[in-house]
Amino acid sequence: MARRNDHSREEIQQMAITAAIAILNAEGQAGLSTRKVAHAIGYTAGTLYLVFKNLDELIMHVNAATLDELHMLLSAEVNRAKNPTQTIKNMALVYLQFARQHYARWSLLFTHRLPEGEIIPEWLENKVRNLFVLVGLPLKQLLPTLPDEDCMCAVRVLWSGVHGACDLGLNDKLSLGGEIKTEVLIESLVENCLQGMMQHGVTVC
Amino acid sequence: MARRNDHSREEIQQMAITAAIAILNAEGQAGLSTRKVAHAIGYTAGTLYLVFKNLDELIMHVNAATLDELHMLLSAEVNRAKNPTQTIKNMALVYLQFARQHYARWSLLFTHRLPEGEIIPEWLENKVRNLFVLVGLPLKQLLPTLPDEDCMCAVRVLWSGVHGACDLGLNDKLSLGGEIKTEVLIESLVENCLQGMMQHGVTVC
DNA sequence: TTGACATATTGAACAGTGTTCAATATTCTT
DNA sequence: AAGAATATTGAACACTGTTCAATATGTCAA
Repeated sequence: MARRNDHSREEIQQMAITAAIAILNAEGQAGLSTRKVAHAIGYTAGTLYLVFKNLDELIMHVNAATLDELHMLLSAEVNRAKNPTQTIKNMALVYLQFARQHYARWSLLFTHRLPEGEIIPEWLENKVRNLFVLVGLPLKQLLPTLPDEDCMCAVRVLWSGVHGACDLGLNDKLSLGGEIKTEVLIESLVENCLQGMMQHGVTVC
Repeated sequence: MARRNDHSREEIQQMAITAAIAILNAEGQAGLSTRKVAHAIGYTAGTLYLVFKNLDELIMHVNAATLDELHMLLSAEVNRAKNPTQTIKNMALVYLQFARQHYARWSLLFTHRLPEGEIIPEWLENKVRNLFVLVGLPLKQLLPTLPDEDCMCAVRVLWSGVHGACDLGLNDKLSLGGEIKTEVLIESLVENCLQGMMQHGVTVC
């Protein structure tokens, strides 16, 4: 038995999150289990339930870490920005690259669904919102006359597309014979979408 | 024990698929299990393995049925087409509506992944391809000078966006405060994307 | 220092999962 | 009617998430 007070609840929580991420990287989403996480940190499955309500909560914390990492990568792209269109393209490509390199964690962001009735906690929802804010920065430069509220909507229009392309592309659900680089598809999507928004004006939500 | 030869293998297969769909509708993706499907058709789990290689194969057949249904709905929209832009918008909205009404089955199309190394069988891949062909019809009208090959690419650009918007919208992953109708978001995406393609030309894959 | 209390941790249990396979029940053929 | 063929079962295996009584460990007061 692990000596009590060896680790605070917060420490155990953090260890579990780190272990879960390692398992996801090594074995994919199907390999993740409470017993495996617990074993990896030298505890028993039961202990996890002292620190998390259930597996869903652990997963939400893993997702929070993933969103933080994405925020870092994308904001780096915003900071070295030259022209807004290129910046948005680069952000989309960074997003795709992350999805490719950490597929299990990335897809967990979207495949994880809470049981019927439960709703996403604020601390997690905010992290999502902040990512959209980030993409909104270069978009705002591109469409300076667009009210902030409409811009946040335009961001979602744009990023839904980028996300969908990543999703279908990485899952081979595009079934485009031969070789088509998802990168090129995404650049095309961003290009066309931005062109449409600039010339035609954003049809606001 | 069910009398042997009560049902042919093909019949059992079809019964299992139908039962699986019913379970998905009633209990969602998490409620689907081999024992439940087997029980629903008056057999035992073991029997399913005489007819399907494993659960993955049953799921692929369920997905095939879903794709067929989508094909029907979307082709109805193509047939009553007036102008191409509106047709594409309508198809996107029908897609969203289907996703909303049959969420479990729709999301199963995308969340289901074969184990590492195995690849999608042709009979399923073809059904996906045919859906893209369908969307390509009105798009081709809109961009008559675009070579067929490039058009098939443009379809994927466009539909990736539509799909992403459905996915994020239905999963509340957009975290847009207040109320934003996914319908409106999709119309905006299609509108802007098509405008971009028409005015700026398609950046081909 | 010892005894009493508090609690961190475990391990077994429960109900479920996909999957396999020997045993069995049923039909078909000779 | 006997025997071959096979459809079907049900138990077994190794998992899963989750709960909870029992226990081991630490803390604090006497």
